[in-house]
Amino acid sequence: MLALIDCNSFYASCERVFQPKLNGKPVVVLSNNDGMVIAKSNEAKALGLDIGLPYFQIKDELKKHNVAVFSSNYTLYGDFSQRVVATLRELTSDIEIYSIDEVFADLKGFAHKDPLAYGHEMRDTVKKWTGIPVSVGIAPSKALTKVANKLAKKGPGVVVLDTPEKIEQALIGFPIEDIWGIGHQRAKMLKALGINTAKQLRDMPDLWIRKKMTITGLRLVHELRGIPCIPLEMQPEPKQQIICSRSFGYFITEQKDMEQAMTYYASRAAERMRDQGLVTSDIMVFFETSRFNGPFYAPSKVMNLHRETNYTPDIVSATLAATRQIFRKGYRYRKGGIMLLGLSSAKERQYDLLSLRNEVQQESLMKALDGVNKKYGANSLFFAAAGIRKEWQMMRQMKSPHYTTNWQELPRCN
DNA sequence: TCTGGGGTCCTAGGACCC
DNA sequence: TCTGGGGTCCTAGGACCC
Repeated sequence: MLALIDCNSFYASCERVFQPKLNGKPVVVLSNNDGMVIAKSNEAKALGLDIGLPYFQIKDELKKHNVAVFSSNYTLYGDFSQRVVATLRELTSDIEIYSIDEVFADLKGFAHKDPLAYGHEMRDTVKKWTGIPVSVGIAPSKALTKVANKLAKKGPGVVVLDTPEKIEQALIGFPIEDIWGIGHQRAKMLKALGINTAKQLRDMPDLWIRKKMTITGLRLVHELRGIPCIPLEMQPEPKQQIICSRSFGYFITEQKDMEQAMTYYASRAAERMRDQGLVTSDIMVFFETSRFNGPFYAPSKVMNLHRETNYTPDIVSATLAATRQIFRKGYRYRKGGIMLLGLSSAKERQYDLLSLRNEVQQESLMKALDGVNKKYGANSLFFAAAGIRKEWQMMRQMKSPHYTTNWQELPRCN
């Protein structure tokens, strides 16, 4: 049996821990530039407020209903998330951290316990130790724990689906669009074919599912039948890509400002990369004009750090070079960012570099080291594992006119 | 010049998740 | 005036090789 422990209205609950007077009151949390709603309490939901609504459109209504409004504070939510995980680890060691507010747990070591009672124990302990209310769904597969959890959120707090009868009963009335893995497009397609409930989907033939919904859909359907196909991942896999992007909050029209913004993203992404012990081979730089204002312009450039440059530059230099290449005067840019691709472990990469046999490669590596060293000082090459710490120092000390740790303090350009 | 199967690698794009 | 910021997996199609 598996359990899914999911925090209720997570961001709103975090804010409420410090302001208990908001319990029972509507609360919403806003995205980065206070752009839109990204979390809401049940009371806010009852007022018809939902995720995705632009703040400027509902500002007056929020005031009218006395809704508590918060700007997002990810540091706080991350901290609470860790506390919830730490609490659950006290109860069971086999867990997968699925998202900032969800944890899967393997209950196979607890077969002697009544699952319902154990679910309540988890729920009560988390609430007591962290102040965060959670719901618990218990079932044989991940997809079914998702179903159980959704039902638990409607009131009981804990729902156990451990017999074919209970599962059947749960799936009969379960709307297709609420299934984990069925999004907007699939729900539309299935409904058009007369499939409206989880039970109907579960009972479709394998070949049909495979054809209409690919292998992912087939896995999902098997999960609904109680056959686990999506394993618990207790050791997180290393990241395949790292993205750092933001909406600007105002329009960027000058290349200089774009370079400053991109420099900021590049250093943040590189910082995260180093924290995870990774190095990168490609950087994608992208920015776009407003998509809510007619057609939008979304240039992007992928730079391979070996192929496209004569030397291996640091992430910031490569980002700046790409930015200059795709920036177009005359556009009003609204959003931008960078993505690190082709990530691999710094350790492995170090062996790679040491084992370069090809003379041309070795020569270009030497040239790279030389070029970057002249520019930024010894060992600042980010790509060699040995240079990673140096690069970090370089970022701090760099006197580049494009470098700022807080580009958002830049004067508005229009 | 035409014919052909099969394999791998890469990329773009779609769909989904929180 | 003002509309989030992360991620993953899968497929199709093209290039290239034997």
